[in-house]
Amino acid sequence: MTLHDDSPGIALAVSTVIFALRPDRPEVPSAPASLPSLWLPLVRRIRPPYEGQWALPGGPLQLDEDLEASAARTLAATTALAPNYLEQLYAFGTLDRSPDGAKDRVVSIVYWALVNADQASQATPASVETPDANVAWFSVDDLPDLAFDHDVIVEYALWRLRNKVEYSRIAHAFLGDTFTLAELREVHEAVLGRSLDPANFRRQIESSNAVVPTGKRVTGTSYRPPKLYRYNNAVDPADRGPLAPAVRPASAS
Amino acid sequence: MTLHDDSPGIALAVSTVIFALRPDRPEVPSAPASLPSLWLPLVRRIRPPYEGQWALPGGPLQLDEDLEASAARTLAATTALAPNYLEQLYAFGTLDRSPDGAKDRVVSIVYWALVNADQASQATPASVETPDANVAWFSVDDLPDLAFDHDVIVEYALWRLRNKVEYSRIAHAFLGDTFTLAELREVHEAVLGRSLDPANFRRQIESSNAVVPTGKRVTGTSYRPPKLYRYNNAVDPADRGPLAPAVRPASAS
DNA sequence: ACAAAAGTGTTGGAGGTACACCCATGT
DNA sequence: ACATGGGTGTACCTCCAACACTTTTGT
Repeated sequence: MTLHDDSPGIALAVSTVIFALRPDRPEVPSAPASLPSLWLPLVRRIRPPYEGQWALPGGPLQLDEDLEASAARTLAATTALAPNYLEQLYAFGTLDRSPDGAKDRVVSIVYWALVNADQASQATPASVETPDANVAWFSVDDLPDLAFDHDVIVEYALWRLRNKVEYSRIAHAFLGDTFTLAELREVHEAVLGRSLDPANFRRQIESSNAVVPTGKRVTGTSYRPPKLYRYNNAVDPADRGPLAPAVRPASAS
Repeated sequence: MTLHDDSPGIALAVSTVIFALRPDRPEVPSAPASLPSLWLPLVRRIRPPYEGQWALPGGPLQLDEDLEASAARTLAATTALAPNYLEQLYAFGTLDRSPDGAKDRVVSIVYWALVNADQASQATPASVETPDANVAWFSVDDLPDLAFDHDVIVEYALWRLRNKVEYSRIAHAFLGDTFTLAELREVHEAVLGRSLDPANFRRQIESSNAVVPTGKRVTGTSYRPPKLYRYNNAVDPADRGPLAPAVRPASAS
């Protein structure tokens, strides 16, 4: 079915919830080093409805663009990053999503993504604007009022993230190429909001074959230097939906 | 964004994968009673593309209709039933979904549903038409070639169903109001494709509080009459997405 | 009495949590 | 040497699979 010009129709948009992990107080490097916490970028709306309020990055689906490509494009536009993990979250389409008087009804297909905050254009801490004054990062514990039903969407994305960290292998997506087990554990702790036993965490990860030792170690520590690990590409991180046909190159089990 | 008449656009459709459980050979009542198996209704396409092939029931999203309502409507249109369970599956939107030459690109938001086969208009067994000659039920083990990417979609829906039966409480959706634990176990066995220990199954279900005894028993058996159970509405069956705010009327434990 | 399925008891193994303990390095 | 986090060993506990066993009905 094709929609007619000027008559009300159904607009199809793609939005993305982008998560990164940041230290809670980047402005005080010598601070007591509290746990890192989850942050996400929002964009300020520059036209009605909800003009001036913060919303998830996104936009109309382009005619020649896959859904996932659309999500990746808006992600790059807002963060100048490529996602380390990207998955469809849900399609939102209830009739009451747009305020009365809107021309078109909007159906939003929402993705969620994980990016490495270290690579991120170093946005200043709380709610301060990046070079693009209409993009800002917020802690998920301290979000402003969001446009549309985007607060519900963020809540659901958080729920999915916390669930998936427990039974999948996506935590490394917050980190760089190599990392220590302590760093990986801190990611889990920050996402789950509780501390984990280092000993048991190590065994879980090792028995899951999710990571492989690189042979290298961190240098410059004032204590026993930890081993560096790399993500094991032979195991697929998680079910990414019906697509993504489970990459399994031959690997020793 | 509104699409212009006659120019190519993006069409938004809603389809539904409908599962029911049926005995494998309903035509032979005295047969060795093999395990019941999963069946689903398909509709024959009456226009190009894929004219004459079988496809999932569905259609364009109506302007004034919620996504879930659209899924329920096509479900009722093909099976004359109300779903016992209905959940969004995934949004499919790759560029190659429609054959070349199609006017519009189609994005399909797909739901999956469970219905009680006993109530179903008693369709004759394998691939024989129902009153509506363009609807037929097929065993998931013996599906015809499907239009579009519907084979991938069905495969993914099956995967979700099998997963969710294990960690959720949706199996009762295949049954009537009351049922015995043996019946519920047969549902699990049929979906998972393996037999389960009756003793352990009983304990699992009882400890989960998913069902409550009605106090009644089955009569007319030639052996010890089993108790009848009813589904416990105080526990929510599963996460149905960001909506469905977890109904939890006051309940013990 | 017997068959058949309902329902109960008991055991052993797998996996997860808690926590004591040793190891390696810079200061 | 000692402080610090890396890394190992081990006991316990809980949950789950297997399977022997008892109970209750109709014939």
